[in-house]
Amino acid sequence: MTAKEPTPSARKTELLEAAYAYALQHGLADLSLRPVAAAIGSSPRVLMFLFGNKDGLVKALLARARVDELAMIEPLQSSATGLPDAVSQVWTWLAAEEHRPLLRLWAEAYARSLVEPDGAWAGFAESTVNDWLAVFAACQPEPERTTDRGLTLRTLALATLRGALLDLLATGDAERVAAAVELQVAALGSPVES
Amino acid sequence: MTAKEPTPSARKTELLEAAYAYALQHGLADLSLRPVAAAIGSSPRVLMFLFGNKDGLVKALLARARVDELAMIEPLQSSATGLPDAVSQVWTWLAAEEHRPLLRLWAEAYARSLVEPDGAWAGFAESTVNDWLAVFAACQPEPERTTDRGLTLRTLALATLRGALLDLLATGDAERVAAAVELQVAALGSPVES
DNA sequence: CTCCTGCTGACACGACTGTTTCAGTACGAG
DNA sequence: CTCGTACTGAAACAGTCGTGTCAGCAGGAG
Repeated sequence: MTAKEPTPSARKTELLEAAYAYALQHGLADLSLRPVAAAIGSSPRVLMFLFGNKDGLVKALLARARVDELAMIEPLQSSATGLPDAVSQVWTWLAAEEHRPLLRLWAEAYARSLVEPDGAWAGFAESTVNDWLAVFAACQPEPERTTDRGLTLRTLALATLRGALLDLLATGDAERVAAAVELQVAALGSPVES
Repeated sequence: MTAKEPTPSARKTELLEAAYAYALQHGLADLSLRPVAAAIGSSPRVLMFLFGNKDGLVKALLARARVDELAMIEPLQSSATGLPDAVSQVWTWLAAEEHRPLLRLWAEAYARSLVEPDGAWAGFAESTVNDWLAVFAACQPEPERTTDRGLTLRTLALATLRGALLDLLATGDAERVAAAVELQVAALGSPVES
């Protein structure tokens, strides 16, 4: 589909990886070329040459973050035994301390794409919702998957995980939030009638 | 407690209100003094005089947004008949089209305070979590309110609403998200055992 | 050797940033 | 009237922003 760069040029991916590590620590909001270039041992000139302009760099960083995201959720499609199990597995990943910088970056990009629908952030929030809903759909058993109730169930699963993540990132209270997620997992296992 | 400004000076509140309306439309991320001053018929000089510096203005805007937030959830403490009812009432407010600018601003401030814990955004995310949890606690019946399970239930209620809000802001699919919230309301009404 | 492609350094341009300085004006209190 | 408080305008400060320009380097292909 989008065959803009068939061979991203070793140097480009190398610098992108370094810039990605920098963005994980400093955020994307007030990212500017000179500081990031200095931090990764490059220059604004080179970043412009490789990514076209700042928007190109930001887009590449967002795409790079999405790779990490997809690398986490895609294996679920075969390993999870059902929607409750998928939610449980995702939560253990979300709650891990080492993923917090990535998740903060994710939250930042998500919110920004809501406020500023144009530019480099365009469509980030919507695409990530669709990514997760599709994966959760793949985790549901066949009769349920295609029903309206199946759609509602995975929407609820996604909402709970996202909300719990926001809570965890803000308060760091892993125990309280984990208990809420576990309760939801149990409820998804034996749901009430609609 | 914080008696910094006993009489906020009519002119100050007037300009704050105008700047707040501007921020609702343009976001807080790349807010700068000259454009906002021009939009509200003022000057950077006056904003500096009244709010000290840019951080003071942003803090004032965040506090102003929080007033709107509290004005919505506080009445629940007396009107809601229980946690499920509270969730249901909050959702109808969150889902209203006219509140979307405020909620986008809220999401932006929340994410920003996660990435940049210092500065004007400091503590926004955490305080809003605590605000809501306290209100939901006040909506719970007495035996449940003080138990660990009560805390878990309102944490789950909050997470679901926040996650559903994120979904709605990104996709605009009010039907699908509303169905998920309603399912959660029903589940909170007849919850499974822990 | 030459040429060409990928990458890089140094520097300057105009625009914009938050903030400061110096100057006021309007107005109620005494 | 005089004074002090609240507010405002014009201009400039030093700094950073993204970007463009002109040059030059390495190294493989012919």
